[in-house]
Amino acid sequence: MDEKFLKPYDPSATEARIYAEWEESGYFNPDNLPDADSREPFTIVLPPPNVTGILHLGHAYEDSLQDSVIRFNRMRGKKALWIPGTDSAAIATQARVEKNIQKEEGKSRHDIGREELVKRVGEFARSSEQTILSQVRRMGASLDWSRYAYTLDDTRNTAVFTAFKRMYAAGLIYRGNRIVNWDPKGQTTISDDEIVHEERTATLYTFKYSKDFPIPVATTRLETKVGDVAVAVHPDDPRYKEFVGKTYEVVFCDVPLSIRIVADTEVDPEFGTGALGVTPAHSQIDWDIATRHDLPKDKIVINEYAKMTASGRVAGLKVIEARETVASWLREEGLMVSEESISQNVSTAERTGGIIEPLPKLQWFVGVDTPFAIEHSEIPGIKTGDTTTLKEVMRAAVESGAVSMPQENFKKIYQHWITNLHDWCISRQIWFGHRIPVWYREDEVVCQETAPEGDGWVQDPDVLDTWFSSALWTFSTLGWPEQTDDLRTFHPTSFMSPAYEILPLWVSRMILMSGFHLGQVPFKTVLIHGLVRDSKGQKFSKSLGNGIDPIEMIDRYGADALRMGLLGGAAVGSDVRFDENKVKGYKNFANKLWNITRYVLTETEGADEDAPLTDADQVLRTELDEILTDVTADFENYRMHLAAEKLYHYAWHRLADELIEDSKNVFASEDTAAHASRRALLKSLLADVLSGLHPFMPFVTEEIWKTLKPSAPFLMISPWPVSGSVE
RNA sequence: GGGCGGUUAGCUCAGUUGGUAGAGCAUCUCAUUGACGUUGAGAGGGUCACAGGUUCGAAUCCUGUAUCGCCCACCA
Repeated sequence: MDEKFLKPYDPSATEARIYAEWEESGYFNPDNLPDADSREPFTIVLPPPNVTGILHLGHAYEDSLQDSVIRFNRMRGKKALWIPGTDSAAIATQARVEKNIQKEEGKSRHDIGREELVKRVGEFARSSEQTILSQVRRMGASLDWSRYAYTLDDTRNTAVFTAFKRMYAAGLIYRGNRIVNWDPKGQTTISDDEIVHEERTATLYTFKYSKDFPIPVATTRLETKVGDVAVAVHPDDPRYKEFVGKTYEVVFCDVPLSIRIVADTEVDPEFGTGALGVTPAHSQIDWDIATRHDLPKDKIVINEYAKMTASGRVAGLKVIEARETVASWLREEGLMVSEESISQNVSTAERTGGIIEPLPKLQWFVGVDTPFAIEHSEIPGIKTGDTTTLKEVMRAAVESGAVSMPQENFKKIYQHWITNLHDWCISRQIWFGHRIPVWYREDEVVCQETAPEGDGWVQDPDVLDTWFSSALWTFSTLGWPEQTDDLRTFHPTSFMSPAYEILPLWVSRMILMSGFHLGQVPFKTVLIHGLVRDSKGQKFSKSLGNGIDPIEMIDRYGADALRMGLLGGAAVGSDVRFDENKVKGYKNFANKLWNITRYVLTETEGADEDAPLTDADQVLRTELDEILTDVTADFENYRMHLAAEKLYHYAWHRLADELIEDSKNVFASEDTAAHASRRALLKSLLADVLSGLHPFMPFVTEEIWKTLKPSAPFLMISPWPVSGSVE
């Protein structure tokens, strides 16, 4: 027997070596699998971690989950492909490099210039990518590294440009002046999804524009009132009916205003005074009202730095200061009716914490309700050539079951989200990322990758929202827009397992892009997983300082133990509470397998594996077959936690505690036929337990396999012990 | 404001189509140089949040309540 079995199992001496052997074997690449051509494809794309990031427990969980699924399918005889990649995470990465430059050189991005900054951010990104990639390897992830993709590499750049151009040509990408969420701190537009609402107390001021103005108005944003053009009331509100249609000239805080009274059903008569001061340029709802009533919308009183541009006493003040200035003026003039403290949700930028200032800006949008004729569609409910909208495509993909969501509740969340979806603002005012491929010269606008012929062309300065490129990920990683073999073979992908917080941000947009560009769904099954939380149920976060480094856990307990600790115990979809003790327990389990092996090897040296089983042993053999059939069904129905627990329980409490104990009696008896049968039985039970556990604990099972079955191929590509359908 | 969940043993959570409540950890008792002390055998511990309903039978299905949480949102 191999001497290593005389000592306890040592993951740190094993894992790196085994991973290197797997990589060398080439089997992570499905093209190299035995009988590759006759295998049915099974594809997962890894949700790309940030190129500058480090592995956290959320990644570790995601990697464990997907690797267990891909390994299961590989053993089931599928052409299993798991594609690795990283995301440039434009805003976060640029912000980080800018900060470094500011700190080390005292320069801002404007001092350095666009070209130089983009170069330096790009270099930083590529220089740090190996960190995250080597950490993913330590998890045991069986990713096909030969197909590694980066959102800013040449193939993906081509995909992004092509996607933009096609959607632009179809009229689905347009440029428009719209109220956007402007982050004055980050100096960029951000999408609705990047906003966090914070509850704060605010003062609701009720005031009149002037002494003879008939309607008092309530607002929390007094400073914006210098930009008002109207007061809106509900058409059925008896208090104000007589004023509708009239226009009043006032001088409000030194600023002359012309205020028209309009009737609009959006106004809630119950709130405040039932009258809304309309500031078209600085509020979405006001913008919409102004649009409906043909009011001027170009009266901008706040700039990108959240400072007042209006004339008079508020000129140049920060919005907060201006608010107080206007309030004092109202009090002095006797125009303030009341001041009331209310709690209000303030929109802040997720990344910078800046308070969002709604501003009208020329931005690029994807129109989700814009009708277009779909060139090609394999999505049920939408026929090739149909006139449809992106929203309809997104809805049909899930409603028809073409994208299946085994968890019904997430399906509801998705549909609800689609219903409330607005046009997607895709331009960002930063420099690092995919630059918008549009060029301007006076009134000419051209969409192409490089400058058109002739002088005077200027490229749009903005870059695309990082989710634009991420949304193409399932097919850009397969070489699209080229019609590659990979694209034909592996798309739609089979399985996607994102965190629930990313359902609207990413999942739905992948469905959108894949639907438009390929007429396909991006994946057949989407299994939403929960968040990994700490032992108190809190989110891991930098500010709480409760982070746990998965690499440290691997150093201490081994990757197998960490994987089991994350997957065991909690159903996919609910949050996982991380418990180091659990991981420790699974380290013990790896050692238990090690010792089972030690016993089996000692007792079965030179045994005949094909010896006939006694009736009693046949019963024990059938017992495991039934468990494995159950486990197979669990896998196929995404009940990984149950599969893992059943195998754990069988290995430890049945095979080790009972069958091995019983075997001691058998071997002590005189019955040589029983000896032979039991030897063969033990070996086959152990082999199948290892097979079953391999998707969860790839390292220790592979290591044992090598000794148990020295002439067999890698366990990683060995057949799953249950063949055929289990349904 | 709209939507979606959770509530089961001291703790963390399972419980697949309704059929006598489970695991791990923790606690307690006992055993043991035997493949493994990273061990084994055993014990205690739950009116499955609450109230109704459907059913021969409900942790599971329905209705309502409480409570905790999450997501979405242009009540100024």
